[in-house]
Amino acid sequence: MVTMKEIAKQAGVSVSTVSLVLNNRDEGRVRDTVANQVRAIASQLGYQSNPLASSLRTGRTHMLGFISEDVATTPYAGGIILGAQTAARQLGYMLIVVSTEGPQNEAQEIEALKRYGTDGFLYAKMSNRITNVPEALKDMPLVLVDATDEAGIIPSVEPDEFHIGYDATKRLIASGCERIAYVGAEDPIIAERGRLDGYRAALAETGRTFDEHLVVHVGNNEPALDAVNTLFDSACPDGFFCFNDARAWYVYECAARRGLTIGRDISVVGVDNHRVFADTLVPQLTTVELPHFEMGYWAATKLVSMIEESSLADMEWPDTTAPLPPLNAPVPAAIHCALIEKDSVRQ
Amino acid sequence: MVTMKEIAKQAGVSVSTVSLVLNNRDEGRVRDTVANQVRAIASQLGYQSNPLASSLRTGRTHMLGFISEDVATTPYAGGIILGAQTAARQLGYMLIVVSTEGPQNEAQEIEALKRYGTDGFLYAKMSNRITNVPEALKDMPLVLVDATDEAGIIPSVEPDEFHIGYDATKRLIASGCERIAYVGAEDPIIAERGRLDGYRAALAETGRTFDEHLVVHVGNNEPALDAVNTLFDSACPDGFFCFNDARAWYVYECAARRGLTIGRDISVVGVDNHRVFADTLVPQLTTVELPHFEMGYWAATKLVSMIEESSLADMEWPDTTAPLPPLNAPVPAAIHCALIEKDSVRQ
DNA sequence: ATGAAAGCGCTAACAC
DNA sequence: GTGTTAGCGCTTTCAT
Repeated sequence: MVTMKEIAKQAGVSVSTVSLVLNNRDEGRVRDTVANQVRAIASQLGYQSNPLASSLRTGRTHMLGFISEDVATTPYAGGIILGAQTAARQLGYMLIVVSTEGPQNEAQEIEALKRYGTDGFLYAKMSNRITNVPEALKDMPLVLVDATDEAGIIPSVEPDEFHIGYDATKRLIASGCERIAYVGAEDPIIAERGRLDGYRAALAETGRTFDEHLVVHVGNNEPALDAVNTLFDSACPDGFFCFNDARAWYVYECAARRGLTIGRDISVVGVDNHRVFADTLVPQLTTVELPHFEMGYWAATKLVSMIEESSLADMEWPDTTAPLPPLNAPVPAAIHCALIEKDSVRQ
Repeated sequence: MVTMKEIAKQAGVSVSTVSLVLNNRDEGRVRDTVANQVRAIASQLGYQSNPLASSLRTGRTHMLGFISEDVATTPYAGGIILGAQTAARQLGYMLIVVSTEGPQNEAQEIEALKRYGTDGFLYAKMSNRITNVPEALKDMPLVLVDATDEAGIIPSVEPDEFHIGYDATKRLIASGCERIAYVGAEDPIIAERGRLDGYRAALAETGRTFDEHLVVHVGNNEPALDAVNTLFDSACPDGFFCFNDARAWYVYECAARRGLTIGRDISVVGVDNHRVFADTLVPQLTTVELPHFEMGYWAATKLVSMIEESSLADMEWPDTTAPLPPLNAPVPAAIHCALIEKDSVRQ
């Protein structure tokens, strides 16, 4: 492994000079000819800085911790992680993902990450739950991903549920549906509220009146199927906006029983859950994908900006209303939802 | 952050002594009374070693790299990662997971991990594919997970496909099935061969003759459904061993069309893919789960043993034939497959 | 049995 | 402008 010492020797200068040059702190401190020579030798030798060694002096490891208990269970975690990792890499950071099981294990893992000197933390809780943030994280740079803290004080990146509902409903309207149902979730989770509002807004905007008979809130269980069955019979919808693919599944099942074909007799839009449905089994099912990659990407970007205390002004922050532009990874065409960034009073 | 220096000061000894004691290298070198006092002060002060600082001297960071391109796309990745992380933590290591996209990105990520001084690598490729191991990994301690290298030289941990097929088929036999079909995969992937062999072995063992009309190899697509349809009509199976849940799905669909109920008229065992089927939608579907957690766990254990060059003799290596005992995480009851560890000539 | 000293690779004051 | 010096926290000879 090639060190600054070697470069210094070859260039006939001191290590300090090499350090200055390689950290781009040489403006007006090191002669250009010397600086260039150092750079030349460095690249020729294939010099790679040793981040661990510098961390000893600077107190910055350029490592970010990513904490979540859903990594092992949720397929989405991958998208968020990939986004966060992409941003981290671009900014010169290393992302360390840790999946936890229960509070005491979580504390232990955070402890371990702190020992390794991570500069800050991403704390993710899939599907935007209100979250008790672990004490051990509160004194560190911290950004929540797909989660909200009780007090609403910590910076977070969340999907814009309103736009998801709005967009999905508008699509159904655009495809000619007259009686659009909303098959929502049972629990009063954050997403539910926003999506319903978006659904109503889209209806209102196109001069339709909200009809509560077209709305059901179901769990992920047996009674759900009955409820959707009843919905079919009592309200005769021709379009369905479903909270997720699992809910969309019930619609599919009920339609099949009635000999209705999705995409011809009725239209269905679901928000992604287990994408396998839409991908392989029910290709007629349209999904609105949650911007997992983007959430991770922006959360990591925000975190680094906090760590480096650079002003947020020069961050290209995502437009909260417009569809996101593709970042560096390919973004599925179906993404039509935006991010909101609930900025906070810094503690 | 409390350092050895502080402990040394409080104990009235030198840092070297503290280092000796805290690394358990004090046998016959440090007086017991002193050693005990040092330990007492250390724990009282809540001393935590700084792994980065020691790495500077020892060249060991106690960090393991986990490389895979499937993290973002496959739900299984989580299980493997969790297993690897659990083992790493127990052995005093930190797991750094990196998901890659394409070979050049992969090389870049490996490069980054090396700069951070990872002691060794886990290289995962879900569903046991034959793999070209990146050059950059070949000079490092390396264990493959759910993958095999072309030359069969690198240590790997893979599911025992034979036992999966054998076990699944035996279950169908035990539940009274007479005509057991195998709905396999189309591609000649490693798993396919082993599972088919297991299927045949189970049949042979119970005095049944192998009937090739009961076997189909299908993709994950439209024609698959037709093939399974034909299988139903031509061979009249009463039991199905399916390569994965997606294949099991076709069976479910065909059964539904014929008014057959799974669990009563026919029996189905699938190997897990998208577990959602068995969990929520088709509860009658029995799944054999792949030992993702265990694979990650043992792979990390093996890797550490290589890094520390401890003899493999004193490792509790898993029995390759018996069902795995539960490790530290809860293991689903459905696990009935074993791990094989293809040990290799060290380069 | 213990401590002094050197050094891992790098950064940061401070001389000159 | 550049080199010298000191030191981050820890390990490791090598004296004593």
